[in-house]
Amino acid sequence: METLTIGELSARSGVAPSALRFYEREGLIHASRTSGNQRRYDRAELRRVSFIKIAQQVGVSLDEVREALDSLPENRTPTKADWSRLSARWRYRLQERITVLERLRDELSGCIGCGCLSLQRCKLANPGDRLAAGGTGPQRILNPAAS
Amino acid sequence: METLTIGELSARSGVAPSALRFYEREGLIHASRTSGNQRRYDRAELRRVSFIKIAQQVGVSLDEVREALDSLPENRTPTKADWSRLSARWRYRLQERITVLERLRDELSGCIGCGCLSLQRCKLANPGDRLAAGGTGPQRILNPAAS
DNA sequence: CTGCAACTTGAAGTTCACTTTAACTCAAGG
DNA sequence: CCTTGAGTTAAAGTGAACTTCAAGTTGCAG
Repeated sequence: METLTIGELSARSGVAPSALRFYEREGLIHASRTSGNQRRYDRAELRRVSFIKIAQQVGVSLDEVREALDSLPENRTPTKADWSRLSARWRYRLQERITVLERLRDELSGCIGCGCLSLQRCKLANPGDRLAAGGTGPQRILNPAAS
Repeated sequence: METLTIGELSARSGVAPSALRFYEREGLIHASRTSGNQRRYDRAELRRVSFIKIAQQVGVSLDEVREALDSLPENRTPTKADWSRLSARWRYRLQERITVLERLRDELSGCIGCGCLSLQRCKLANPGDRLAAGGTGPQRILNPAAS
């Protein structure tokens, strides 16, 4: 078994077939076809799917994942070093998020004592020191469970 | 100036007027009306909006925010103790998220060395110990910037 | 009293990451 | 050969959290 069907890749990766097809439409993964037009995945695709899953957990959008994956060499199967390089970038992102959330936690702890929540006085709701990079609008940081 | 117009509340809270109207439709905040049908906000609403903003940063959905706000006393203006009680719940949630992300970071650090990303072997992409509470599907954890 | 910024509404649009549906074809065991 | 589970497609739907639009009204400074 050199290649995987979509069902096999789905079972091994824990990603639904519909999501795998979606990823292919979005150019994140690739598949060859049988004579009957069914997808056959190279084993290396498993690692790509894996990378996508991790990136999701880190909080990276699929757009950014595509960008990262596009930076992989096209002429050869990516090496461990290639994957390490990309993962290192995510680790940095992840650390940034953690730092932001820790600051928020510490400030929230301070505010719990006073119960203020005053937009004028409370750093929390009015982060002049910009907790997140996103600027003005409200920021959705965590989506607890994909519906 | 006892009350605020929607523009004033927007300016003071940093939340767009359209979002404030949306929150009202969703039952998160309340406004009285002038004879000409324009909204006038009690100053206490500022604190509600503040609470919503913080909850967003913590990663709480509006549904849960509404639930929390509904637990506030209806017959009187909430006290600092009321707000403290609610905030304490968020702090706990926040700590949970941080713990999850820290574990992810540490595991990612371990994997960067080996570059494996193998679904069979790597805890990261195949969390039998369920990194997140959400079950099977991929989890979108962080949304870096509201588009 | 006029002009204009700020307000009002409901409905439709947006983004992300998928899932669902319908109608169909393929692959393989009995 | 036939059945059945697994695969195929395009298009539409989902849900969260809003925003945008169009068409109209209000409030207040001058």
